[in-house]
Amino acid sequence: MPVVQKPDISAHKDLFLYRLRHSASHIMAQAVVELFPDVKLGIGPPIEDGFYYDFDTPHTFTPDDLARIEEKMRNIIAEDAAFVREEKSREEAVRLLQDRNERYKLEILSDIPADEPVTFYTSGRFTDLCEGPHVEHTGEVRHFKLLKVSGAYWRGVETNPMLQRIYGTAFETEEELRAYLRRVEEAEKRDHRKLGAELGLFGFFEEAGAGLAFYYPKGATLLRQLEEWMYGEHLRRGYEPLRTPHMLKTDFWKLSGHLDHYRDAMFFIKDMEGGSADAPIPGISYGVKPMNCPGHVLVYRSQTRSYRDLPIRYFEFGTVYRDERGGTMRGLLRVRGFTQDDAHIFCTPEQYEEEVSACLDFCFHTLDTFGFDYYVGLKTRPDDKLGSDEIWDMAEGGLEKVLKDRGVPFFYGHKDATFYGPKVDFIVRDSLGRDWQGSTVQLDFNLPERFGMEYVDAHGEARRPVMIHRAILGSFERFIGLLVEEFNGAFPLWLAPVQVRVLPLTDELNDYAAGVRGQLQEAGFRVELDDRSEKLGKKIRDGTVQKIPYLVVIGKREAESGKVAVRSYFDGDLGAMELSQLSARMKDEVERKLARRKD
RNA sequence: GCCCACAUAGCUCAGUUGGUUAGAGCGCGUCCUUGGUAAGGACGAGGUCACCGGUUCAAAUCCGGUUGUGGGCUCCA
Repeated sequence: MPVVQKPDISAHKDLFLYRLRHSASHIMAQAVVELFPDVKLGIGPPIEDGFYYDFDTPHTFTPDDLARIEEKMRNIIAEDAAFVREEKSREEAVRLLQDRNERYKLEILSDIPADEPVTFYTSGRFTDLCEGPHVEHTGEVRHFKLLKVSGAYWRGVETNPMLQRIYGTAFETEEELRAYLRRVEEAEKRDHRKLGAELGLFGFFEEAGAGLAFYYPKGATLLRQLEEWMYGEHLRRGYEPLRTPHMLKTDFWKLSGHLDHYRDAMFFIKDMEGGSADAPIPGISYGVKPMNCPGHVLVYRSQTRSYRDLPIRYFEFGTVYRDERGGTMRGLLRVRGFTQDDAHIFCTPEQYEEEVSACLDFCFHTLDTFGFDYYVGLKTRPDDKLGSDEIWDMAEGGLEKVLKDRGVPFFYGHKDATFYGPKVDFIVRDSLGRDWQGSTVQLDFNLPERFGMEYVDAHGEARRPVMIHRAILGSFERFIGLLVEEFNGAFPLWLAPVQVRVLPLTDELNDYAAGVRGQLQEAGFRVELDDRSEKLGKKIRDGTVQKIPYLVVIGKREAESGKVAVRSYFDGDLGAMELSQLSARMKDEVERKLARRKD
């Protein structure tokens, strides 16, 4: 199972590249200070692919400024000043920073633990409060580039002032820098938003609303394949299907805790009596579901449950709507309406470890089917939470134990859980290196309490079940987005919207080719016929650009011999073969869920 | 939600300092062509320059707002 370690940049402090980028950030800050003397400095760390520095200034940085700053940086680098580390007393440090009116740096200073030294680094005319380490001289920073400027809250806190962040990157050699920039360019080509449009998979409409995806026929076909596969995977594992409504009374969302803890992300529907989205009237207004769990709880509670019934595993491809804040949406990876492959498992306290473990297996199996790399995180209680710390201790401990028992490498995401329980998340990276949560397994002792759920144990006593929330793909939308990028639009045959396209060489062969298409359809494949009066080269090109797995050429030779000339997206020209041979090859590929990548 | 940028034909983009009938390639339609593994040719139809308001004799172009998009921040499947 390709679980990979989450990269931890601060673990590489002594690596030359880390120091190089840290130093580049420093040099950039010096350049900015010299060009814009009134800036106040925030923080400027190295990051995975480069570095940034945050500045507070009334001036708004433009792309032209970036060029000027780069120029200035080159001058500083040419001076080849040494980076000099200097420890200072706190009093001295405060005085120095106060003199320069560096309010953000003062804040950082006051947060440095008393037993740690306060260090400054000076290179030439520029001195900065900094932990280091740096390279020896500014002259070592040769191959760098400033990339973009954006806003960033001071310390990442929304209520703090917004600073301007300049991003850049630096490498040891010019070749590495160029290779990196090329890599980014390549990655942009596999952006699912771009490929989604080019391959006719999905789209968004300004008139419909942000974050509301429309699947076009090819996208809907792909979606359908995923759904059918996942449906079967659930049945096989002892899950039972459910179908629950898209909206429930606001009162019920109050009971579930969503009204108090999740309200900002919910859409409310105006009722007949004049309530509104802003002022839902308890008892008579409705909330569109942002989660499926409360609905599943109702089904659980619809009859008396015995310990003999447990575990009960309900699943639903449930479409939910969340009022994500404007500016957070990103193609299919972050939308307002999405369908989760959601399930809720109700079990006894004795059963949940095994159930969680089975869920993890389900996740591994699913992600491994596509060959994704992913890392696993344990997310713990947030500040705004439901229930007591004792309950959270139990739930967090439970998940941690399963992960450790199984030897799954994982990291901790502190305060990152949802309001009702801790969770194990599976994180997949998109083509541009951004992390997205896919699978999630959440252990919940709170909602069973809140909803007064029970089962009857062997002694006839009423007991509280444990609830596990889990999604394997996460959501179909996000998963498809990641899938597009992972495969660069060239999907495994079993998922490909069009599996094979028939290309008659001339118009005279259109009827015969239509017959071939019919036979392939009969054999259960998704087929298209390209009967335009275009030359073969053109049809091959169009089919290849559309990343169709198999192209079947029908010329006079084929029509006479009853064979087909096959061209594979991955293997090129395969020559002539019987239709039955092609059919067998494709069937095998579908059954094995073969997942190839071109590069 | 916040900072910055952007919005011209179905798609990718031109459109000089505000000044006649807003252009190109791809795609689409008609016709010609019937060509053996990555783009055959001709003609043609497509645009209230995202939307609303303002400045001006005159706005795709300047200003304000709205919606949407992109890059980040924050937040989250």
